[in-house]
Amino acid sequence: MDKYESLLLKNQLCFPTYAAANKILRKYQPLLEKLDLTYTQYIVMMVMWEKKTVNEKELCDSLRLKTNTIAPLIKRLKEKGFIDIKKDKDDKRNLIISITKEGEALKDKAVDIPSTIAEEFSLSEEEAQFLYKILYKIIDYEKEKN
Amino acid sequence: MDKYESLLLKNQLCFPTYAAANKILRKYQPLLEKLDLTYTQYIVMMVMWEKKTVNEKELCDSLRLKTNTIAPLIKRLKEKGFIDIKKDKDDKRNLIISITKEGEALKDKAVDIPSTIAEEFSLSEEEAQFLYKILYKIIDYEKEKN
DNA sequence: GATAAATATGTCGCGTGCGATATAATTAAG
DNA sequence: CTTAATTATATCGCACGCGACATATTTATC
Repeated sequence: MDKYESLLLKNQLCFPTYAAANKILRKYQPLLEKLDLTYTQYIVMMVMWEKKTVNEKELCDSLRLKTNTIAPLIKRLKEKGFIDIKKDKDDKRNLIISITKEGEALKDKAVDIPSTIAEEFSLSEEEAQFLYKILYKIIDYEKEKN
Repeated sequence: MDKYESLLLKNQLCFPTYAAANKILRKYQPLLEKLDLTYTQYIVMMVMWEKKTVNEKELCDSLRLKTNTIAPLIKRLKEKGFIDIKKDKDDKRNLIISITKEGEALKDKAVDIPSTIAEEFSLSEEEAQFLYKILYKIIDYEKEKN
């Protein structure tokens, strides 16, 4: 057993996670083009469809992204008319982000996307649930430290 | 059951895959900084440590990336002195990428990274293998079409 | 052997995603 | 009540990662 064995691409978990994420993104792009959304904009809208109103911090926490990714992103979504952004009167540090009628309307156009994607990869229910569980273990591990 | 149920962030596999990949990347960054590599540059070097010499196409296939990502990337790795790039004499379309002494030397600095990362996420052997299998199913599904 | 198709690589513009850093507003500490 | 610490957001520069498109070289077809 070579001491460099662990450095082989095929022996690392980081790479398939990275490559699978890229592949999934590529599958979404042609579907999302019809909604005039990028993938990241889409997951922001998913939060908005669920919560209706959030502040930027909640959005960052939900999506595990930083303000330097979210800030320009919501600006673009505002320009597209899918969300409104305003300052909180009570705590002027807070940014209140709320969904617009146009944003709500998008939801109907998006409703078939999850099943279309799921079909693409044909994972069994068991595989999907196991994958889900492990990935969230990675995502939320040591959340307090990161 | 709401017809929009599937649009919830927590019911989608795409999101945890995406978020886990981001999280893993963030874990690598401080370790790779010491080698003067980004994560993508690191996986290129992993291929180079294994193969010594490749052309750009093999690199793209190995990493599931496109030439518009790889081309500028290998330019930077060449500037850093870790790889050499030259045209193939026999087929002038081909780009021959080979590892340098400096690139080989990096391998010793990198050898502890995989175990450091693995410890971070503390997955069991069984979880790791299952995750591996499913992710590669996603990555290589319909490879001929994409 | 001219022309078309295929192959390998390169460039452009855009939208992330990050660390580092800055700013403004609020809260805590003395 | 002032100063320090905390919190929420914003900006900068860099490196991806992609689709779209362009170019050069080789191979296939007639």
